[in-house]
Amino acid sequence: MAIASENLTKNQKTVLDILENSSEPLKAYTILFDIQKKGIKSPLQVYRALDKLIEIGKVHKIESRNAYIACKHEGCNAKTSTSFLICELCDKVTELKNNNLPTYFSKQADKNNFNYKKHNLEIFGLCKLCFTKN
Amino acid sequence: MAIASENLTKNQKTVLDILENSSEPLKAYTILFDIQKKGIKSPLQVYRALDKLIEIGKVHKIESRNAYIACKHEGCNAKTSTSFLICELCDKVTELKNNNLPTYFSKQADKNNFNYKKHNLEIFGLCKLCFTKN
DNA sequence: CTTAAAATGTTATATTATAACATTACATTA
DNA sequence: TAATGTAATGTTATAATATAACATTTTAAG
Repeated sequence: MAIASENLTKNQKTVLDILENSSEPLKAYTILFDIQKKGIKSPLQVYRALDKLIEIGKVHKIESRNAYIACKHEGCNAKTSTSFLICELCDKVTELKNNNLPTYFSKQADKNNFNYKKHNLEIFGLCKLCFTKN
Repeated sequence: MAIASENLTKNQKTVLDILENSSEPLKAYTILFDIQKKGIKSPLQVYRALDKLIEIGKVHKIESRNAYIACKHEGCNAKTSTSFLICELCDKVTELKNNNLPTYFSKQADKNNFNYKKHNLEIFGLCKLCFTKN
């Protein structure tokens, strides 16, 4: 049976829960600190939960920040590919969805004789709020 | 005066040299190990040289690998934006150049009310060699 | 029930990166 | 050329991020 969010384990649920209720990406040790009262004691427990959540596409890693974010999209393609807008002022992160980036990248890759599988894209700039403020 | 490769310092030259002569991205501690005979003794010396080289665009960081690569392009836009093709089999990394990605991303960002400044793109897949082998 | 795969708990350690601070090199210009 | 400010260096210590190893328990499928 396919892994769905219903049959996550306790640790996985705990980690996913804190990420889903966070307004910003969280670091692994921040997660650890925040959930120690729920019985998770070691970094490895957090990393293992994160690994599984990433594998099933419920969580993505922001590589340039070493931070983790819950995916808000139902069945997005992000088990493999991720695309984010990252505000350089307020650090707000927005996941790009419903985009045709994979198609576009596949073409770009073709030009370089490269067989596209997936991607990680991090776009930096200013979110609307920070842009209008400045 | 603009910083050019001619007036790099000793440590910066040493680090750039090893990166330019490497066929693959190198990790900071690999660099450290390889150049200890040249008088660089601490991680900080490597990281400081890398920081400067990244700042002037001679080196880029592959975020998903914590690895560093020398830029082969003259005056590319990569002080700000970087785009790589990364082979999942042989780990070969190719920098995408002369592309119109910034324009494209700027449009994508606009749709989300986001002011594009720069990006980091990592495309994973198979290089030509590994693709034909499999 | 049995069994195999997955997840857990735990301790230790590896890997990646920065803080803090004293010192030195170097270009500018008064 | 002496003064000065900025950048770079050297060094020690430590912070932050992530995995190894291994014994045990839980879970799901046959």
